[in-house]
Amino acid sequence: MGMNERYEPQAIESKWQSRWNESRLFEAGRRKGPRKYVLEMLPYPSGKMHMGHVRNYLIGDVYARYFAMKGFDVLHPMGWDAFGLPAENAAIKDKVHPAVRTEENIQSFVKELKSLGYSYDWSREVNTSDPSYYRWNQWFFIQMLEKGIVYRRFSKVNWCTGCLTVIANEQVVDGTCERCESKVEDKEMPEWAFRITKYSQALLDGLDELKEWPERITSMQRNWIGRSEGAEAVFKVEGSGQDIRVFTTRVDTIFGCTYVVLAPDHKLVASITTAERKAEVEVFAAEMAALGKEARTQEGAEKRGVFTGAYALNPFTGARVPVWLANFVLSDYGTGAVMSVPAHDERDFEFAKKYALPVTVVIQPETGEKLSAAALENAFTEYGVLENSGPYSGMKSADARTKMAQDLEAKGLGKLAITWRQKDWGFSRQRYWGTPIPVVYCTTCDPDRRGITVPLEQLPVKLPDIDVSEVLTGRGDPPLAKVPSFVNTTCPRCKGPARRETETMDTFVDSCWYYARYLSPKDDSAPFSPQAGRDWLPVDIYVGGPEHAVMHLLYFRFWSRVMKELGLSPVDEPVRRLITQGIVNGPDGRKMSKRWGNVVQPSSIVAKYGADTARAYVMFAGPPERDFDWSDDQVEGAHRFLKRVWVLAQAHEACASATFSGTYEGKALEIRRAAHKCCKRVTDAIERLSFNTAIAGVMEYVNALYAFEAPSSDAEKAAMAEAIRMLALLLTPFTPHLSEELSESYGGKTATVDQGWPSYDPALVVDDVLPYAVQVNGKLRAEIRAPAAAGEAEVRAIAEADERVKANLAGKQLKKVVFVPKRLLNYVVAGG
RNA sequence: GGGCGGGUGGCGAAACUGGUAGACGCGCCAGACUUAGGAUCUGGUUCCGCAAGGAGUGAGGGUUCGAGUCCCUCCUCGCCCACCA
Repeated sequence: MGMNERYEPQAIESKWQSRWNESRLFEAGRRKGPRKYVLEMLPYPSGKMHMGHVRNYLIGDVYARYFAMKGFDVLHPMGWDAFGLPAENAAIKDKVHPAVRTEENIQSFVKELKSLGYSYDWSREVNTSDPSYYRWNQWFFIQMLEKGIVYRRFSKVNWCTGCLTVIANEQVVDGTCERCESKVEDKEMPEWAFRITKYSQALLDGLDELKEWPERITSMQRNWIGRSEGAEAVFKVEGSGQDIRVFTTRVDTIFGCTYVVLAPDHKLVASITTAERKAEVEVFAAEMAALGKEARTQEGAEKRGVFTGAYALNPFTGARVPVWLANFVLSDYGTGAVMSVPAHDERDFEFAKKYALPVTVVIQPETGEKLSAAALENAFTEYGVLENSGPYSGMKSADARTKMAQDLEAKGLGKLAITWRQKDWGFSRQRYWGTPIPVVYCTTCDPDRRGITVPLEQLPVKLPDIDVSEVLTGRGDPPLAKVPSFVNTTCPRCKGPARRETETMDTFVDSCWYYARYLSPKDDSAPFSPQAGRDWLPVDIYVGGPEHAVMHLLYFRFWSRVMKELGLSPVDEPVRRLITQGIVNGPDGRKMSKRWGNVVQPSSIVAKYGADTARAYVMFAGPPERDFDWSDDQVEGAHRFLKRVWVLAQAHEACASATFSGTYEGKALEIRRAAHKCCKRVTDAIERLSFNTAIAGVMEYVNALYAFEAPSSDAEKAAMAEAIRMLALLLTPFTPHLSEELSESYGGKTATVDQGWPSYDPALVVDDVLPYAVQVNGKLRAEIRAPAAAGEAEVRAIAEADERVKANLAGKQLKKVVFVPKRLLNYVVAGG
């Protein structure tokens, strides 16, 4: 055996990678301990892996290896979020089939992942664009349709008048299409949606259980779900029998309502507008529709509105207030109508000033300050005490809110109401590269076009092969509608001619349940085995970017509940502990991007320094959750450290066969102490997610081992050999290849992950003599050393013998002494 | 505007529950070995000061024997959301 003169990472890394591969070292089920499921967000296989991926997977990999060493049966899988827009857009541009491009990218990803030595169980690889995967999306769709969780609705979409197709919000720039610069309009189109709002409360409540999720993620979800408690109130439209329902969180201000505003596309607009106002209202509504929701509700946009000519009646006072339309009121939040109280709402105030609408103060601050409508320069939006509010005058806002809502309900003119910011999830896309929605339309059996689901035994509905240049044009009908062999089918009911649904599913569907598919990736009777679900779920550690805080991470929590209802999964919450890693920026502190020319390719680092250096550097650079800027110098430093480890191990290789069974003392004992202290430090650091300090601990340890002269006695040799073996094991999660090489040359017979995580002897990690800080009035005046077992009296005696302490206490009156065992002594004195 | 994070040497960062601020690494300085070294090893390195000593964790206040850590006010950077009624 024997270690080479020089540290040559490329040679040892490929050697160990193939050994791990051949021995199937990382396949789940190999170890018999309790289970641990470590997962990283599956990547969308774009061109090349970037540093963000490297870091993401390293965090998972460190844990996977650590837990494996601790004897857990670890599941650590990897797969591909292979459907999606970029591949389809690239296809439109380059005429390469998305499947081809995606497959190339996957190959390149696999190669890079393997070169970094990640401990994946490749036997469970999942590809979401494979029919054996997406057939289960279709299966879920059908189950959920039957349970009423999937439904069809009409919804506004961005319609490009040039491409004659639906485009995404991001593609709309200033109301025009990013690609062809034609006008984009709102258009009502049918779409499929998940009734995720049925789960809003459950998803909100579930957040309280997620104690091991970062606060900022749960708080973002809380915001996104956006529960708001308030009241609904009915304003009857004068002389029309129509009701305007408004939602408000501040029903306590209702006596100050001086007008009511509807969204421009509110369904009552046409029926309540008076004849003389009709022309103007129609122009306004049409203009708003043409502008699109994005543009018209942009922050900072001027408030604009138009009077409908209609009047509505305040449910409490019967007061007659005008009904307006305004650009800033949204038809899909609350009831699409608001009561305006300019004295107590910023937007209403601004609007009222512009259109000279009256302002009535009905809340006075509790500070005693007196507001008057005439003198008001800004809306007073805080809680206070009611006035000019009939029987409620004198009540506090909080109390009035409840009481007034109850009274509305009693009168049949409203109720307590809860509104959610979260909307149902529209998931159909007019795209090719996604899961086909398993529905057919038959004019005979289904004249209303509600859709007939494809029978389960006919799944999967596969994506047809296509001529890319004809089908993927980015314009006109949805791509699948251009493929007659796909569209034309037979009705499952009447066997007559029928047409298939040509829309595909949002790719967020794919990532809703992939983690469960890893449990039984080849199962063709179910999405996954419920038994495996009971064995492995929930995922113990999930690692990914915080950019998924509210889409993916909310959708898959929703899906998890659905899977539980379907009897597939035992858990509500899919993930116990979530880790969100920070961004790796370029050396210039800017986001890595081709535009700035500051991209560092993982492959180039591996080629130059080896995977272990890349791994050590990325883990050492800072805490996982924080962003950091790439630093070539620090990479050099990490590499230097690994070379030092190599040289150290090589220098003492002769010790590998040493044995000793007596009592360690002197230098040999010091070596053992250093090893065991390091073990404790690294173990604690990994448990606290502090990988950078874990590595710092090993660095200190290596420095300490360098300081020991050549071991001469058997005891010293044996201690040194033990120390190097310890080093190899402690580094295994971070630099596994180097560790294997070290371990092997020191007599290791198995892979380091199979050697177990080292334990330390508690007796060896405590010192006999400890440093104490001696303070006078909180200022450090001396440092002394005292036996670990010493009590206050003994430490004081040592301290008071110190010249500096004596000098600082001389002539002062001692008031008190604070003694903190094992740390410090503080003399509190007066005078001088 | 709302929510959530940060702000500590020349730089990346440590300091787990209030207890010697700056571990570890980078950079820099000095020395050693060297034909040479941008290789390696050893030592030094918060700032001011020759020193004794003093100052110091974005700013200001407070609690405490003692505050980077807790409380209040403010400044600043980043991310997410945002005319949400």
